[in-house]
Amino acid sequence: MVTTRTSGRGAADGAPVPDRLLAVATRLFAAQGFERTSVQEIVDAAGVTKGAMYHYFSSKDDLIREIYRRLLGLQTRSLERIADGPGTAAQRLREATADVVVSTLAHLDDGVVLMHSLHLLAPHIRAQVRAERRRYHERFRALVAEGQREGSVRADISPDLATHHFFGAVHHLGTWYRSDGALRPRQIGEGLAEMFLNGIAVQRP
Amino acid sequence: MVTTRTSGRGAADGAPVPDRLLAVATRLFAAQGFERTSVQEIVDAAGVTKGAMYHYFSSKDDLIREIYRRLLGLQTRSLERIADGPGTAAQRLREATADVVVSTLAHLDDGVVLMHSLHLLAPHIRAQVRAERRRYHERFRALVAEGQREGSVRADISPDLATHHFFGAVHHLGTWYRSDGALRPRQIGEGLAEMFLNGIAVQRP
Amino acid sequence: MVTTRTSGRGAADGAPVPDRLLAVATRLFAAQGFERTSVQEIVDAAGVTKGAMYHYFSSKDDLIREIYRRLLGLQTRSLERIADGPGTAAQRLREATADVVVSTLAHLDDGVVLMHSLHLLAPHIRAQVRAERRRYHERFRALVAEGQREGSVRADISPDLATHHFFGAVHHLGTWYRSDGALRPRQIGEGLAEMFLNGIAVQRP
Amino acid sequence: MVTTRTSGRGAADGAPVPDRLLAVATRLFAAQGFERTSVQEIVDAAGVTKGAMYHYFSSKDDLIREIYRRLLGLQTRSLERIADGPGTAAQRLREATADVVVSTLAHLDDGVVLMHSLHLLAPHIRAQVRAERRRYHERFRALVAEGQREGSVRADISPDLATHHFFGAVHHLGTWYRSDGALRPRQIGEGLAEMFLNGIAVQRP
DNA sequence: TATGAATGAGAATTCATTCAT
DNA sequence: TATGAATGAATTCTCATTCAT
Repeated sequence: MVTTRTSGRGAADGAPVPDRLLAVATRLFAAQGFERTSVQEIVDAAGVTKGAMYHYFSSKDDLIREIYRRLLGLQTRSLERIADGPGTAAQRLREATADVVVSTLAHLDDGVVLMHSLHLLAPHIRAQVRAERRRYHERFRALVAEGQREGSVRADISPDLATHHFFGAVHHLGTWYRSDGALRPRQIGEGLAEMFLNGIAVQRP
Repeated sequence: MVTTRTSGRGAADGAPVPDRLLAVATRLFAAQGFERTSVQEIVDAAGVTKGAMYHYFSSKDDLIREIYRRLLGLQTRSLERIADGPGTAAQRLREATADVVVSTLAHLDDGVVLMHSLHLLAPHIRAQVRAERRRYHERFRALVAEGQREGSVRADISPDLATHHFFGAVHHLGTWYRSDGALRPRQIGEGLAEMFLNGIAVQRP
Repeated sequence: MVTTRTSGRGAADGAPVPDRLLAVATRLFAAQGFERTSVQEIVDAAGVTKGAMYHYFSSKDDLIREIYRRLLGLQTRSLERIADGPGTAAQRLREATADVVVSTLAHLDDGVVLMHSLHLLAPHIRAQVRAERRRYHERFRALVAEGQREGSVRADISPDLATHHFFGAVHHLGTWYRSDGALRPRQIGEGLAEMFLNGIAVQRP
Repeated sequence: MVTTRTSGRGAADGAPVPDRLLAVATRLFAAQGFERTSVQEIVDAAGVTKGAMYHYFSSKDDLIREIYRRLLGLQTRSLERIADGPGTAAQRLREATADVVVSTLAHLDDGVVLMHSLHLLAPHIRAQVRAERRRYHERFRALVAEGQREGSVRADISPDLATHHFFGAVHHLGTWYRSDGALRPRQIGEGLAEMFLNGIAVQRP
């Protein structure tokens, strides 16, 4: 249902219509919420008509589904690249945590939309998105467990709880991060990684 | 605008109408979201008419505002009781983190509602709620800073970042906690407190 | 249904409750219109409760009916006093026109309310008010006709049309008169009387 | 917001939807008042759905605004055509007064709507309409003043007051005129013009 | 006399979606 | 591919009035 050929009638900018719609929708959903944003607003901001939107997306829900799909795909690939890479579990864990934070900050709007709108979707879509997110969390949890086996992570903590602990901080970023604030994404990533890893690390005697 | 006298006309149960409305609204908002829940649904579930609701609350937003007010008041008082109590900063920090988790789990619906609906409110209400939440976070941050001064908390971490780190985990609870899951609130509270405090603690040699 | 005993609980000022309600209602109806003014607003402004209002007046319509009744009674008595008094028809006509203008300006709010709200009333009430107004116009028309018989008013004009002509100007006063404007009520009364009488007078050779 | 293409789907009659809505709304507003007429009634009578109405008009107020706009435009053009035409001031004044009366009677419903509903509009719209009406009155006032300069109108009357005097009679027409009454519009126009002009004219010796 | 909680019917408006062109 | 008029159902909120106390 989604094509990518560049629109014939060049509107706002040169990007293909579906991409423009997604970008605009992401921005508006993040700013005002999914339900507060009308299809009319989206198409106006994207410089197209409703008919055009319904040509590319089957519904308003479909828009958000696509936003989720892209975000989760991106994050999953990034995590897997690191988690399946070289190094000790502790090293990969540190690299992954910092990377997740930085990449989340780079796509903050998408994350905010997901946080605020997931519960509004039709149940079966919601289930789909949750399943994908679970796979993602699971890969992280496995890394923690690997750390326990290699002796760098405390054996007495629950890998599940540790994963929730970390992703809580990640999902919370959208609530307080300001791009004009004192801390740079890199610093935040390293700061959170340090605290998190310290929190689950075996104490060096 | 809210009185507490028990309704004269026999309604669903004995609680005063405003309380009944708030309880029902909290449950529905948490389950389906604020925007997906109609005023009609709320009053039907509470066994009153729309007119009655608008007699006590000036709008649908007013309902959610009141839910927030009660929740934040509760949490603030609880945190202050502990933070201003006896013991070293490290002891109070541990007690407070575990308590926040347990009390959040005890009012999970309210927290979920706040998380999902805050961004829908009128800007000035949102600002108000955020200000109150900021005071709350600030009290926690001060406790972390106090720990740094007494030497129990690492000097190289940012108390702000640490606070966000912890409250991220707290706000995330509603996403994964199931009352029929493996972990009891107490255990979760202690597990998170352990990880968090370990993460920011000065390493004992 | 309307009593006049002074209210026991002295609210806003000392006037009896029904009078206070009528005064407040007149002011509000004139300012915002009948339908835009809620019963709640009226009772709030009068410093009483809804129950009290419904004790004295059977409905919101009843309030306006009473405003009309008082205004029309006042004007009718005033007109009759002059019309039935001494002097030539021409003298009485001049006196009456000036007096109607002055008295209309003195009760401008009531007149505005009548103008804007008459068409909203239940048909039988409307018919009642119109009948009373017709009697009032009729008395004026008779005076014009008397002028024709005594030779001071042109025979070729329609007394009906002349009456409408004059009362048009009177009803229009509320649209443009400002108490802080350049002209005093007395001057307006005399100006309008002069123009009107000149317009219908037999030309003196 | 208003297009004129004839509706595709077969509706009541052939006129474009916006025109049909305005015609129907004018009739209903005049008969029952603006506030007593629901949007549902209007769209039912026009044979369209509410959605269609809101496609063309942004609100119920917008309907009335458009009715005003059309009426005032019509009357202004008509008055200017005469006032700026040939002839002495006295001649143009007579022609204008008669014409205003006849044209007002030809659009009686619109005038009644304006009289009864202007005070209900949002302040800034009201101000806009009043400004336009003021320009209209001003053109008439200028004509009276011109008559004073040419010596045909008495110097001791206020052109302002004379204008209010005349437009009072005009606005009052809707209150008493019946199309099945004894007087034809032409006769009423001439009768009122005669009285008005006589009232302000310099007496011929 | 007076209170004010509660009713219940109805108001305007919004909006995702469809479909003839 | 794209348009935009039209649908129709749902939504929040208002308000005159009643009635147990």
